[in-house]
Amino acid sequence: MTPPGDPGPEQPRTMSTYDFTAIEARWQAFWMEQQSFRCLGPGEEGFDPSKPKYYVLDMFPYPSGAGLHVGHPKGYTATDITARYKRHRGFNVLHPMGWDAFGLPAEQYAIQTGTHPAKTTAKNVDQFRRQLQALGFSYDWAREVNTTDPNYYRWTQWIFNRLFERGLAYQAEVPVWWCEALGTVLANEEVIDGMSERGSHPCVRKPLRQWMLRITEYADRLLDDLEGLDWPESVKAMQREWIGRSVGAEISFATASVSGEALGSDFTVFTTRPDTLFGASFCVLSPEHPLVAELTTPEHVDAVAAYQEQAARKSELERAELQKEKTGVFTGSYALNPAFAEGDPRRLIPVWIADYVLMSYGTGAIMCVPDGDERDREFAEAYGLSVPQVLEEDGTLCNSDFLNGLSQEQAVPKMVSFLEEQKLGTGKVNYRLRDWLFSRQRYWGEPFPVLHELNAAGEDTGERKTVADGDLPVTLPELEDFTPTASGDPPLARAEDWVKVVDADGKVWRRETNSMPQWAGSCWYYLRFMDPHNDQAAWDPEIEKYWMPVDLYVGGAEHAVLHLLYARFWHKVLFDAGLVSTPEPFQSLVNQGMVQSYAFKDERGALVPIDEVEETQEGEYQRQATGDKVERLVAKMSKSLKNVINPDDVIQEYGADTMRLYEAFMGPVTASAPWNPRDLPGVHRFLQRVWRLFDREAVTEAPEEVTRALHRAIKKVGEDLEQMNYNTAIAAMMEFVNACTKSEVGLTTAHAQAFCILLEPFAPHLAEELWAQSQGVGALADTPWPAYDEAWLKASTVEIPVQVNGKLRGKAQVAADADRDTIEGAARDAVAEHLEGTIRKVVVVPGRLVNFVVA
RNA sequence: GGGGGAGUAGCCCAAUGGCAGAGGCAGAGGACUUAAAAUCCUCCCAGUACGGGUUCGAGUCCCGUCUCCCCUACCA
Repeated sequence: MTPPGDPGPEQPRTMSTYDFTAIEARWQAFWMEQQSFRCLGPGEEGFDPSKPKYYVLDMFPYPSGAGLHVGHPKGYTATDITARYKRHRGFNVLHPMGWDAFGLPAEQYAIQTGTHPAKTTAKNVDQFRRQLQALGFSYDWAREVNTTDPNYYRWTQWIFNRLFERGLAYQAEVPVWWCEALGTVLANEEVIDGMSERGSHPCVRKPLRQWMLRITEYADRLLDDLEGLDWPESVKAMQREWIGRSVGAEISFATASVSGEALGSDFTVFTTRPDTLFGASFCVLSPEHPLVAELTTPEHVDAVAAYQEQAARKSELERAELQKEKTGVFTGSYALNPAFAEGDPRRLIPVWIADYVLMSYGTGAIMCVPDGDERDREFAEAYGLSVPQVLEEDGTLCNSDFLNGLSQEQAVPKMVSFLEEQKLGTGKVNYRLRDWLFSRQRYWGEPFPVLHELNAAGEDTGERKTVADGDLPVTLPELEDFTPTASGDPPLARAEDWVKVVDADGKVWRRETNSMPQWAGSCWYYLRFMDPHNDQAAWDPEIEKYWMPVDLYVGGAEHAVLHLLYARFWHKVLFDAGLVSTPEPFQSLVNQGMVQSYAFKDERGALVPIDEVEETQEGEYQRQATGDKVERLVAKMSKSLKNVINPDDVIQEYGADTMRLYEAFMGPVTASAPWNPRDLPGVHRFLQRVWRLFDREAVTEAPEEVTRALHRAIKKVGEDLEQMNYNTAIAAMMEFVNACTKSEVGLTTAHAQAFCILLEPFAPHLAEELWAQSQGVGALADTPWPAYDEAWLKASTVEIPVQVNGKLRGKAQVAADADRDTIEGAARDAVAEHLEGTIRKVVVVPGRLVNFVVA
């Protein structure tokens, strides 16, 4: 073994080993010492404003107690390669990392063990940082941010004040998901099938006074501005669906008894097909609709009450999922279809209640057109309601008076103007997007900078104000007990001294005891990275102007809607307030694929830990200890499947450079693929070959083939990196090394140095080591990307396939720069025996092929 | 049901409409070695899920079908 760190320059030249452990430790220490990846921004000494900027960002992690697994570094490796590449291309590169560290796990751990969440968080952050640094990522660690740091959440609160003063934050009594086990409300999107997303605890709907953010005010802009973003189509589609803009009309229906006597209460429905109003043969109200009681006639009271009770027990999701057949009950009352004149028997239509109509969407009431809507048809058929025809086969309207013969596009505006003239309704745009439930009953989150006024009796007057910007942050009080209080108040209510505030005038205020959801900190962290130590402002406007927008944002598809929609919303608010210079934060977005893992099941179906399994022959696996056959599956990496791969183990066995190279070589960055331990030696061998190549005696003149191979590699790696095609870039480097291996001589110094630059983004530690060995001058990370010479890309002669009628019939050798006629002539000679018929056409693609089309 | 994506060699993956193969894994043989490992060399392997169409030429473009993955789902 070569002693680590000492290649022994005085010793005779012998085969040395690739001691990745020593190499990686040496260069990581070097980078730290030299601050190699310190990124300077506007206003900092040494900043070069003439260079173009590149902001490449990872979705920052929640530092969990389990540490990093090999899935995290897939995206981080991609951004690091690109960051390093852009530095070689002369960009000022902003490439930061931080921690999204508020959240439930640390708080639950605190409840169970009494360990303060701050302590748990600090420990986990240290673990994550150590693991990331062990991979040699070129983050500027001087810019590290932590959402739980008061110097950070001071500004999260400051942004809340901006939202508040713009009328975008308000309190409302809303039915919310309450999770008893977690002791908190959850947002709709944090509840799946009536269970909490975290921990799968049962949740119930419950009306509570909560903070809301008026994201719906931005619905149209959030939708329209997706257009200009370089994002995956799938993510854009998900956001569009989440916003769920639907254009239609609200139509007001008067109510009447069976005999047609007016009942005096109107209700309004929302419909996307106002043009089919002539086909509306009944109406359905949601069981929770406020008018139900009034409209229910005495003989239907029992049935309606029973139905309402049954519906109340089911969540919206249960209603949707467990309900295959439509159910509902008649109220006994009728509505008047405004399309028909008084006296027309079609005017009187029954009003039902049914749980397929949701109170939380539209108006909680619908007009039913069984001829046009599948659900309405199903309901009508189930209960024997009439199905008047209003649509022809081709979708044009019929039996619809002034709309007959019109298409939907033509008829909708006509009907809307009819309704508006008659004051029966109005055009209306509805959204599926609801306002954002922004408060949580938790300790480990940002406190709201809000004070509630109390009167002399200590009662809430309903007045409230935000804490002045200059008095921020409102820091979290120390607590011993992190559980909610007996009265159901959030844990912060336990800090009585903290809750009670007496102002200069002696007026008493009560602090808001809710805290913000975990999304808050991640809504703007990309802004703080630009100016992380500013204690006068959240960021300096000049600095913001230079760096924004984020040029490349890489993260998991699981954040397609929530994080990315919330952050876009805040960003637009900040834009409107003149605080940021771009309407969108993230210009280009990439979802890295999932790193899955093999999992193994024995014959009884029990999971077998991945490290207890061995392969017996191709495709056959057995449990090492017992020899029992096991079956291999591909699945998400998870503790429960016992198939988690720990990056620390991989680094120990193969080194960080191999790990990085493998992550990048697995396939396209967007593709999911299982972690295949069998493939690691392959990329490791490549690095070994590079090491041995540099171990050869240097030469002063390179063989022509090696020079050609190098120039091809420079071109290909550069082009592939522009496209984030990391896997094929690595293949190009492998080609070069294979060509060198064949040549059996060493590299020239110039070739060695150029190759080090190509290798650096992928395997930076080895590249630095070889750069030093090759007498590289200056910092490798900042050395310009080598240029390739076109002249070296072309071979002097090329072999061109010659086809006849599309079939390969021969090959022609021609000079690489031969003109069309020369190529055609050579091709003719090559396939002369196949050219007996009339030649109808000759296709010559220089450098590619020749095709003769014969009769 | 709706939306997004993918099907190429035993496996992972490449291929501006132009010879299906860049690279890696696995497999076979050989060289080196006292031997093994490592290393090096050589070799093996398909017509691109299926059916049509456009084209001189289709893995690639168009239409239809099948399979798989992800997201979403009574939103009126």
